Amino acid sequence: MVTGQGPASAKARDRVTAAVTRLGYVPDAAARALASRSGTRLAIAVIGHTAAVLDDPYVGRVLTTAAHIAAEREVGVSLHWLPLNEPVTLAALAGRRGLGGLLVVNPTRPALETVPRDLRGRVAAIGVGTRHVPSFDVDNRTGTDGVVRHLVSTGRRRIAMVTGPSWLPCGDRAVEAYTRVMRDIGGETRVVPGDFTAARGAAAAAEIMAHWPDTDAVFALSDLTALGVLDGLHALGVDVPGDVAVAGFDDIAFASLSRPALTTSTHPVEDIAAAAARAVLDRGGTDRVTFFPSTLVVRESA
Amino acid sequence: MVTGQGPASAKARDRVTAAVTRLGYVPDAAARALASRSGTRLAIAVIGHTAAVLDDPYVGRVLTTAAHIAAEREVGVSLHWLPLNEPVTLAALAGRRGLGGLLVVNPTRPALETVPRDLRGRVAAIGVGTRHVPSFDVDNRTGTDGVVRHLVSTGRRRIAMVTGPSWLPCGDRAVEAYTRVMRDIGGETRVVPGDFTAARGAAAAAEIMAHWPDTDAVFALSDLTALGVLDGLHALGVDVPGDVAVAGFDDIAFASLSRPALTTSTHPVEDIAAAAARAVLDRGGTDRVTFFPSTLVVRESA
DNA sequence: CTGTTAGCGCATTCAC
DNA sequence: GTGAATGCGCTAACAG
Repeated sequence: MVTGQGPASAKARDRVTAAVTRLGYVPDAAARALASRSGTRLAIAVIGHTAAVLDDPYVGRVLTTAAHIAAEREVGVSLHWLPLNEPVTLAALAGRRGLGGLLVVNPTRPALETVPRDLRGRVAAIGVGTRHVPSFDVDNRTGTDGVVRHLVSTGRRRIAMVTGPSWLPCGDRAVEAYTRVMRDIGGETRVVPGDFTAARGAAAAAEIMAHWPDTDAVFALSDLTALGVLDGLHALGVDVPGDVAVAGFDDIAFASLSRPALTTSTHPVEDIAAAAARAVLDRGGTDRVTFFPSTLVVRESA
Repeated sequence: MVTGQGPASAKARDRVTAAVTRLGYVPDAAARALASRSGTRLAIAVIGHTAAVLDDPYVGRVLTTAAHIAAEREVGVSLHWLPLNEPVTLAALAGRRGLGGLLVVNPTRPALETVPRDLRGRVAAIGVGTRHVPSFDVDNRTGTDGVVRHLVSTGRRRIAMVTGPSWLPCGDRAVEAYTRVMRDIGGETRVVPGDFTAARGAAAAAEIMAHWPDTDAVFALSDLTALGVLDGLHALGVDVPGDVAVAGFDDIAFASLSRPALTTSTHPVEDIAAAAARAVLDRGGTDRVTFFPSTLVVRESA
């Protein structure tokens, strides 16, 4: 048993180990996959309306991390788009032999229900999970709480929020956190739907200022959207942060390069993806749900 | 021959094809890889000083595209960092079984020389190539020419250039193009080394204005660096594009979100990566070198 | 040109 | 506890 798994005496194991290192033996992933029917690929499935979700930099970061971790174990990674309203596709994907594990990005619960039984223990969700699929996600509840309380602490009271896509359940916790803070300070909730794009952010900014002209802060659940808000506000002649403060979420590389530099909250995408990839690759029993902390980064915009 | 490659009569082939679709037969990638010793992974090796090169968004885009293309062929992708000064690592990488193909990103010629003979025909370079490794790259010669001539056409004459890392040979063509235009207009060449990062761009801006205070335009061979230049110039109190015009290269998503919005030249990374991935995955005879066009995008900064 | 056979390098399953 | 068969699903090298 080269795997170190099987039954063997300590002596025998040592001898094998010695031989392995001496001869520079490297197991053949293909042969192992064939014999054990364990698969040779880690599939990464991203749920979204269109295949364009694959081009999101966020997906790139997840993929980069997963591909790096997978490389150490001699397995490859493949990328798939899962149309939002056709969860069947996931079953089809899982049906292929050669699938060693599955990472679902931006999952919905119905979609997760369609993962076949025989894949259990080899699936992880980056986002919400289910009883059978462990979840790895950023703690956007406390992250959002931190951002909104920062806005409050700097004197803002009429705070609007631009959310993520409505079908994405992992954004709910953030909306709840925002709502709670607003209730605590006795303020009105001003929620506008977003979709994580910059274009939507610019449009949302216009909508917000039209509906609630006295708004003094905007929090977007995505830096990209927040940058769009910055743009939209600029077009409206609104000064940031003088008239309106703007905060985002993710702390992407460009958050520090915008003008004004964006106040935001971190999103440890690499840590999350690494943990999820390791969970399915190493089959270690994992917690049902693992949250990764998000911390406030104060810059100029709020 | 399920592959459709082998010798067979037309009738027989049709019968097989019919049976294949009727039974929903799907070939097992692992078994095929084992029997044909063809490998099951497409490795993507990125050359750079530190492992941090893997975090570059550019790598993410290459990886995303490759993983998507690979997925259609039931192969996975793995990501590897190749230390700049240890080309031996490439040979070690290639030694692993299970390697179906190799994509080298940001290659140097010496590194490419170390790819083993038996990998020939299954390697492609995103950047410069060699006699045995086909090259897929953006045509940054004409791209640069376009940008610099645009600067000239808008009245700029004292134009500085921030290059890429000096060890990266694919940047040479851009420097040549810049040099040629400057010679044509009888201007002085003002070349400052860069490394594709924003931080370096800010520093380069300061250096340029210190050495050549009358500079009226800066061209950076990377949008990220150009954004850094924008930042550095802003810190110096220099107005863009009033005092100094700034142009980048790549047309990344954030180029349109900076203030002022960045004038740049496109870099079809996805097209390039797709072509390279297909070349190694499909083993089709490829041209020695394929250039992908870059086109000028005029925004506000120049 | 066709049908047949022998491995590819492992994990698994039995006898011992 | 150990060692020797068997076969995973396919390709390649044969013989017909």
